[in-house]
Amino acid sequence: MQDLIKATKALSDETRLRILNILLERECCVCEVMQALDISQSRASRNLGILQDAGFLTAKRDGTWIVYSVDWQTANHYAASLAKLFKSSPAGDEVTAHDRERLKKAERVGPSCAGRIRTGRAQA
Amino acid sequence: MQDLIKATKALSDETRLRILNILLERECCVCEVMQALDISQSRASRNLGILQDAGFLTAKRDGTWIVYSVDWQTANHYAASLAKLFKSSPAGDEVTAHDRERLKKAERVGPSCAGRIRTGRAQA
DNA sequence: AGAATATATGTGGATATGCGCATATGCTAT
DNA sequence: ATAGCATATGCGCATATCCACATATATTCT
Repeated sequence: MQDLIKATKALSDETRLRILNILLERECCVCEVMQALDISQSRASRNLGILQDAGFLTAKRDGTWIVYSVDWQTANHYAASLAKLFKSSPAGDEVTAHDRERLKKAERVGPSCAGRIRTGRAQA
Repeated sequence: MQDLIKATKALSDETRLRILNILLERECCVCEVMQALDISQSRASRNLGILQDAGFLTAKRDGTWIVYSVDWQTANHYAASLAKLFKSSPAGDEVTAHDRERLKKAERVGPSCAGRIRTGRAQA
């Protein structure tokens, strides 16, 4: 039961659903997630960590980058089922569509390549 | 997306998973849920309401009782999918098994038929 | 109408969650 | 070793969640 609680709790958040949405398109490093969703670095990192802990994602290192992708071989079979469900009936949402659009332009350039990332209190 | 958030949030709680677990066995009124899970009246009622609001349950009145059951025709198709998923791969849990045992002895007698319901600060 | 029963809900308190900010860690290249 | 970039994490704050308790609402029966 705890596996299911962990998986559903991880998915019951808009930020994390948006992340899963773009990772179903393709694997991403943290800075690409930041760009696609237009969110801060700590927010991206933390929510990626939560999704990983719940069994949705795996992370691999590629140089300085950490690349996250959907883990279809996860130990938490509930997570795989939920990811599958979401993939098969995606949110026809405006937000997620916008995220996917920005994802196309996202590059593996890192968070300090600022100007394009809007932080909490606007950009300096 | 909001439907999915609502559905997963509703399921990401042990009490509500336990409720769904017994309602997958058979429909129940509030007092039967109290008995099966050994929880307080307000706790049972509130969590039933949350599950209903998320689209998992329907309620029908039967005299003084309100009878809840799993809504397979729900407008929130995510809820139906999740309920189906849970039904097809139930938690082999000790807690849920115990709940199902108590459910067999649960009767439509109401919360005031006390002594068997352990309230928060023990029974008077 | 009034009493009794079943369920819903307002309220307050303890705990959990999500975020930004600042900083720490880890890798790479010089 | 040092610098620079990418990511992770400690911390504090605002808000959300969950519960018990008390009370309100709705139905039935007399």
